[in-house]
Amino acid sequence: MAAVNPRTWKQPMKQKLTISIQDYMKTIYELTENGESASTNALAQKLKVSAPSVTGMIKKLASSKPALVEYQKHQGVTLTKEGRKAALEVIRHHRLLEAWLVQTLGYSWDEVHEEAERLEHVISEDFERRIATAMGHPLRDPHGELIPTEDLKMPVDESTPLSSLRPGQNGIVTCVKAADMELLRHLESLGLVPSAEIEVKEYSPFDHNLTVKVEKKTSVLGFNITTKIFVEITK
Amino acid sequence: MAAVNPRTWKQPMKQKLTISIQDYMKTIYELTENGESASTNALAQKLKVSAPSVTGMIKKLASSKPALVEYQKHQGVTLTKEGRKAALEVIRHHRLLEAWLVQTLGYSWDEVHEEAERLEHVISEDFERRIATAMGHPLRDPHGELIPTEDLKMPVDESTPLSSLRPGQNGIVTCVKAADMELLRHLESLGLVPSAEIEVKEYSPFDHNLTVKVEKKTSVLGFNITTKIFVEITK
DNA sequence: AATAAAATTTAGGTATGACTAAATTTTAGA
DNA sequence: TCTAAAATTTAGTCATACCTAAATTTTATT
Repeated sequence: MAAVNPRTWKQPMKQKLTISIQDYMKTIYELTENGESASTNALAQKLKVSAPSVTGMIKKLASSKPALVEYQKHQGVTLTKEGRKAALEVIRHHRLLEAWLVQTLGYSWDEVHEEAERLEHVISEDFERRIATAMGHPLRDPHGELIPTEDLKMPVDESTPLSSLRPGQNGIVTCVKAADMELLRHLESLGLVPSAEIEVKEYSPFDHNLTVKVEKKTSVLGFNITTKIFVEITK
Repeated sequence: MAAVNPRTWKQPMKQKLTISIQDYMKTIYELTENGESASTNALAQKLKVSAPSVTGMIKKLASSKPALVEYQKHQGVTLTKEGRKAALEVIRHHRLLEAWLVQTLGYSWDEVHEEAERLEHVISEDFERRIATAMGHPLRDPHGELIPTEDLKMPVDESTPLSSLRPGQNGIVTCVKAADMELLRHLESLGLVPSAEIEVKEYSPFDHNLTVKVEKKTSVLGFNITTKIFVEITK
């Protein structure tokens, strides 16, 4: 039961209007995964904050000791070694939490994200260790995303992008990336979840996009499934 | 593994220097449990914040809609109905979390407090419901403290204060209140934990304090165990 | 009842991360 | 290459919760 209704409660002041350092690090990590640097604008959009605010914060993160980011005017941001570790720690928290919430509290695959998003910032290293141990140090979270190791390294992904499959080939879904909850639920209803077997029926090489027809429901065609879905080739 | 060592990392700025509203509410609740009003000074001490800061925040909490506290200059603070609910919600979170962490992650009785202290602010109502259900809606946390009900009411405590026991009487410990971790561990090592059977050997009515000799180790005498320890009389 | 001590509030100021608007730099198109 | 558009940073503010020091009110003591 909610103590005060957030819709009707007129708060005395705005608490927590600030984006945490961890959120900055995580977002920079995500934007620079491909090797490129993250622009302040891109960061601003992701973090839902104005571009000037990002510039200011980035400067601070670049001048901390040790520095967490590398930054040059108009050149975007990259992570330092320490910065990458900081990012991977939050990501490890997030993914371990997702896995754990699904396993022990019956959260569904598509519900856990928000909860983990809040918990990831406050759990202790002890907590992290306990849930990792309790689950036998899983490699992937419920979405199939790789979980950074305890020493904060991102494991190499040995799965193959869906786009490399050709009609007639089979695969096992290892990872489903989608920010949209609606889409997640739809994919689940189609059986497009990690560990599901799929068969590629049609290939349209345009822009590396792949159209997958899942056996029974072709309505998935309505979604533009890009290489964000990865499969592991059975053989 | 810690991403950045908090001892050596020179943060770019100080994040989270603010006490949450929830912490204010929880602390006010604890200070007013006996029916008295909480002084700004007492609050300041508990929250480790200056007295003027408390005055300022209290004023804001009193002018929010709905108001969470009742406040008159120099007269201390009390909770409104809504305020009490807000406090009980955090307390419910805290105690459910403690119970759950002990049950599912093997935390010991004395370790859970800190972890719960951080998690209590970020879990959703959904999470609250899930762990409550998973544990079968427990009445007490691992320390024996009563858990507020789902509709945010504090159950009446039907156990009897230890001070009402006389030499020769037996009891079952229901609750052990102690802020100090060292003491908690010591009490545990003596077997003074919830559901333990105890026998009162000696009674010193001074100031309602009771000296309990636990069978084997009399070193507990060194601790001034007050009525903060409650027992349930076996018969 | 007067005064000293304690508790509390007021006044004034700091640090932080956010914002908008304007200035600048980079990028892209003619 | 020049110029217009886009991206980015600078400048200047604001809101918040905190702080210290001083003023005030309450309380406790003689």
